[in-house]
Amino acid sequence: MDLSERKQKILAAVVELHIESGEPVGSKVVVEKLDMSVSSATIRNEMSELSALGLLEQPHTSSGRIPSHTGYRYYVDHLMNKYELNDSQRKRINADVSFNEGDPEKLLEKAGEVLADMTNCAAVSTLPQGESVLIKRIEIVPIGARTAMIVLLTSGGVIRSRVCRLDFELDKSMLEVFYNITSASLVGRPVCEVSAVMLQTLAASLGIEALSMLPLLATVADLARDAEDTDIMLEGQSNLLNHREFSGSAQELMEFLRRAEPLNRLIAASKNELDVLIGKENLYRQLEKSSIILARYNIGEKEGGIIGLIGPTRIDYARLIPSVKYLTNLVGRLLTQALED
Amino acid sequence: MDLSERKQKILAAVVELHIESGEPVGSKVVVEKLDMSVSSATIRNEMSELSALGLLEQPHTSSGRIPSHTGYRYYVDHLMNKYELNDSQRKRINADVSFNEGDPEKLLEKAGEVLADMTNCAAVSTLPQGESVLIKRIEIVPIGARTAMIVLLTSGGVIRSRVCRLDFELDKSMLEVFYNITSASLVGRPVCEVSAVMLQTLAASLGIEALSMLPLLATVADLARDAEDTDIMLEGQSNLLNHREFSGSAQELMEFLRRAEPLNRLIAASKNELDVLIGKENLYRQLEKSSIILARYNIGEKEGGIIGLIGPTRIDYARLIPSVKYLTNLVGRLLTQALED
DNA sequence: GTTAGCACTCATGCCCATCGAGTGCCAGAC
DNA sequence: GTCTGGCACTCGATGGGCATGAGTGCTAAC
Repeated sequence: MDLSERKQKILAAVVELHIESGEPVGSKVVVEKLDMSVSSATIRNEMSELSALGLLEQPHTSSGRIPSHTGYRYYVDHLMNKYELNDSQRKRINADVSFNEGDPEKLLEKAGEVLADMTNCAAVSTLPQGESVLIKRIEIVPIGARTAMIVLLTSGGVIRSRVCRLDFELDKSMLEVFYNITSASLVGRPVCEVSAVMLQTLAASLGIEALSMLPLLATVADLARDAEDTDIMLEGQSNLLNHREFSGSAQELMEFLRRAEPLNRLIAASKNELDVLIGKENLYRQLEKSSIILARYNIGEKEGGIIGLIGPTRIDYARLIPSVKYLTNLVGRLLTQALED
Repeated sequence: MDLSERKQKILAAVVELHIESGEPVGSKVVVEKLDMSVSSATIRNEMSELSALGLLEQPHTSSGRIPSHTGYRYYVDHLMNKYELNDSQRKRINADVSFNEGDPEKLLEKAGEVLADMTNCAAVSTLPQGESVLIKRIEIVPIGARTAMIVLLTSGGVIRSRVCRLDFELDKSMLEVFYNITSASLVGRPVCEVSAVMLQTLAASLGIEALSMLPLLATVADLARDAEDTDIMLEGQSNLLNHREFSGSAQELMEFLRRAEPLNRLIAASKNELDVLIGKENLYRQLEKSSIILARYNIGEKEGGIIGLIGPTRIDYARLIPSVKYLTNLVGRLLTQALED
């Protein structure tokens, strides 16, 4: 879509004024903001044309305009001046987000919390995932005579454990067999390669001895699935209640965010370094009043997980996009340092 | 407080009618509900006296009565007929809450979820805690040349891990030293006994050799603290939005619930098998419109953690208290089975 | 102690008038 | 052809006035 320079300026002004005030924007305030040497009537005509192009909308005849999702899109793609974070903001983030806890899960949770606080939106974050995540170690810990806990540790620093009940007594030699099997065949492989089927063929190839290992190996498969599928961390949901655009539908939105799969799909669909999804661009009806900013962090050269935020369409893209970017870079740097030397 | 039988009946009727409808209760509906052979005027006089006693309140002169928190308290303590769960409800719970996942954390999360769904309130749950939780095992896993992950496993089935960075290279002998120290002095002791101070004296008693162990032991102390302090799981927060009594203050309440320490204090203060805290009985201003039901589950003979729910004061105590109790019993049974043989 | 009756209170809903922000459009100016 | 001032019109928001109805408190009589 090609717009005259003046139309672009007006569209940007409408978007920014609306983001600021939350109210529909009239021609008069636009004139004030731009102090172009034209009258409000001229602006009105231009705005009317922008409406015809689908970039602006009118809540009711004869009230000001608000940007449509295509309007926001045009703004984000072509008009927006990004505001980089200033020093004090950076300092605050750096102070709050660190790897002191030594647990990637906590780091990402904290990152989400900080982002949610900074932006007054809900934040999501996920652990590193994908092919780069290897099985680092598998442990078996006897808990009772017939109960064992299996622990799986990944190169991403993620740990998962499960209790496994057996219908026979565990003895030392079995532990050793288990240990040998797993260290020979599983440790070092990508988590996502381990599946129930793969473990069954593994057991079969080992003959009768391994038969009793089946329940244990099944548990390992469960753990691998668990460690692999993105456990999405959601922070600052309650911030969404602050936005009047959600006043009616907040409950529905929060209910939606609580369910994991739709979010998972959204995240899986986002393959770029940074994605912005605005309003109706989201495939889910429940998100049609929301915008989502998702960014990916890397660990070393490898793809890590994502950090993102969810708010109303009326969010300050120019400030929030750089914030999300800064945070993903920081998290990537911290995790790289901690996990890759 | 001594009430005539008739006053008791009237109070119970007002509480129950208000729980049902959410509206202030007038003398006429009370007459209908009780079909006593007295007129509404008589009931009015009695209700007026119940108001004077502080058991009922009037939102404004000349509207019906609603129970005060002392009114609810009297009802819960003396008047309420508990409704036990019926078979289909039990079946539903039993089907949803199981130890299949093999992870106590997931079990308790699921229990909270089920409770929140059943009751349309927010649910909290905590892992087993207290003196009964012992250190089962401590592992050290080298991740890089100067990075190790330490894993702590408790008898409650809880696992915690942290990455620990060192300013020297790890070698096999150090791992062994660490292993020997921890298995001799820490494994088998209650988690809550392990503190930073305790580990420092331990290191000191071991002489120079143990000096290099200090950062590792510090990490162990962190892990122990982590495993000990109740990580409260909160489910179904968004249910709170369904209740009109929270329509204005939902955000504040959710913000409050997000912060961990106040909840922790509430839980720590509840030492009984079952506690019901009604409205202003809660010390926190943010909870003065809420009621809390907390129940404790046991693992074997030992104290476990808690499961509870948070809703408006206007909740159906007679039904919800048994639900919470049933769920705690179930969780206790499942965890006992899984962890104690 | 109980009741019928009555005056009184308040929240609620509805109607209606008013107000004001903002638009659309037209006729005339540049 | 583009811009502008002016004007009629739309529509939501605000607020007063009024009727309604649920419910109370009180009193006098049973």
